[in-house]
Amino acid sequence: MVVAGRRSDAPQIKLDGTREFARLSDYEGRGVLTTATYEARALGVHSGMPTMKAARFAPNAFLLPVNFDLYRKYSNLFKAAIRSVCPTIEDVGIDEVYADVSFLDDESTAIARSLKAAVFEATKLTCSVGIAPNKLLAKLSSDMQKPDGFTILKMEDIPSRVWPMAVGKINGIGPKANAKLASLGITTIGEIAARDKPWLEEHFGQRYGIWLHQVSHGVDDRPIVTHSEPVSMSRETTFERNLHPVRDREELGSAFTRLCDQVAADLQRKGYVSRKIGIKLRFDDFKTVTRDLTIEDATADAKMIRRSATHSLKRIDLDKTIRLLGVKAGSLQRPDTEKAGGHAQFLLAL
DNA sequence: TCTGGGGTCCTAGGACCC
DNA sequence: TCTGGGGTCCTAGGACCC
Repeated sequence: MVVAGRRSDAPQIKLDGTREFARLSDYEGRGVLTTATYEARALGVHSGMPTMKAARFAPNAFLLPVNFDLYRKYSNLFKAAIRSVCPTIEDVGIDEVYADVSFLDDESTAIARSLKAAVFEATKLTCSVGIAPNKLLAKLSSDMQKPDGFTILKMEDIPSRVWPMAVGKINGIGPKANAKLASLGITTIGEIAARDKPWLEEHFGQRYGIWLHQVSHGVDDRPIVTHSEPVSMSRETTFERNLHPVRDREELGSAFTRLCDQVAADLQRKGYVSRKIGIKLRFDDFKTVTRDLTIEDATADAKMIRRSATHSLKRIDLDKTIRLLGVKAGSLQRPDTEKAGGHAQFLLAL
C-alpha cells in the first residue's frame, strides 16, 4: 500500500458498505509518494518517488490519499505519550521528537521500553527509539532498527557501528553533499573521519568542513530546543497542467487569490503578522524563482498580502508556462509586540 | 519516470550607516 | 586621490529536513 495524492482520491464506498481502494496504476496526475508500506518498498518504491514512476514498480499497490488531519491527531497522541515519560522534548515534524532522557535514573533499555509502551498504548502504533549521547547519534541509532526497534549507541561504538554507514545517513548530508563526497571517493562516515580537518575545509568550506569533521566523529553539542517561534508561513500549489501566463490568466489569478487567502487565514489563526511577503514560481522547465518584499506595516490581511505579492509577481519575466505558484509570509511578529505608533522616540548622542 | 508541500538555515552581494 | 572597518537589513537562491 502507498499513500499519495489528494483527499479527493479517497476510496469509494460501495453500496454494501465495503470500501473500494484505487490501485497505484489508476493514478493520474502529478505528485510524489508520501509514504509506502514495507511490502511496497520491497518492490522498489519509496517516499518522495514520483507517483507515476512508482506505478511502474508496484502497479497493484493499494492507493490511499493523504489525510493530514488524521496524522496530526495521532501525532498529538504520540507526543503526549512521550511527554508522559519525559517532558523535555523537541518537535521534529509530525512523526519525530528528540527527548532529553538524561535525567531519568533508569537503564537505557528500560527507558526505551517505557517510551515504546507509552506510544503503543496511546496510539496502537509501533515506533523506533534510539538512545545515544547526543541528537546526531540518537537520530542515527533510531534509524538502525526500523520499524519497531530500539538501539542504544555509545561513543565507543562509533568505529564499529557508525563508521561503516553511508554518509547520507547523517542528518545534514543530502543528495548534493553525498554526490560531492562520492566524487572524492568517500562513501562511508568512516572515510570522512579518516580525513583531517584542513582537507575537509579545503573541499567543503570552513563551516561545512568543520561540521563534517565533527559529525564523522560523533560530536554534536546542539541542545534540545523545547520551544521555537515560526519564521515563515506559506502555501503553494502545483497545477494539474502547466498554466500559460496569458491564456490561463484567470485560473492563475484565482489560484493566486486563494493562496493569499490561505496564508492570511493561517497567520490569523496562529496569531501572527508578517513584514515580508514573497512569491514562488516554478516553470515548466522546473526552474524556480522567488521574489519577496519587506513592507512597512506588518499584516495578516489577505488583500494587503495579495497587493504586496502582486508587486513581486510583476518583477518576474513570465516567458514560460507555470507549474507551481506559492505565496509566503516571512518576518513574523506577534501583533502585540508590534511597535505601536505614537510612542516618543529618543536619540542620545555625544 | 518527470519530479508535493511545508518548513529551517546558510550564503553572498549590495545598500546603507557610523 | 585610489580610497578602512565594523555593523545591519534586504533580497535571491539553494541545501536540507519531514
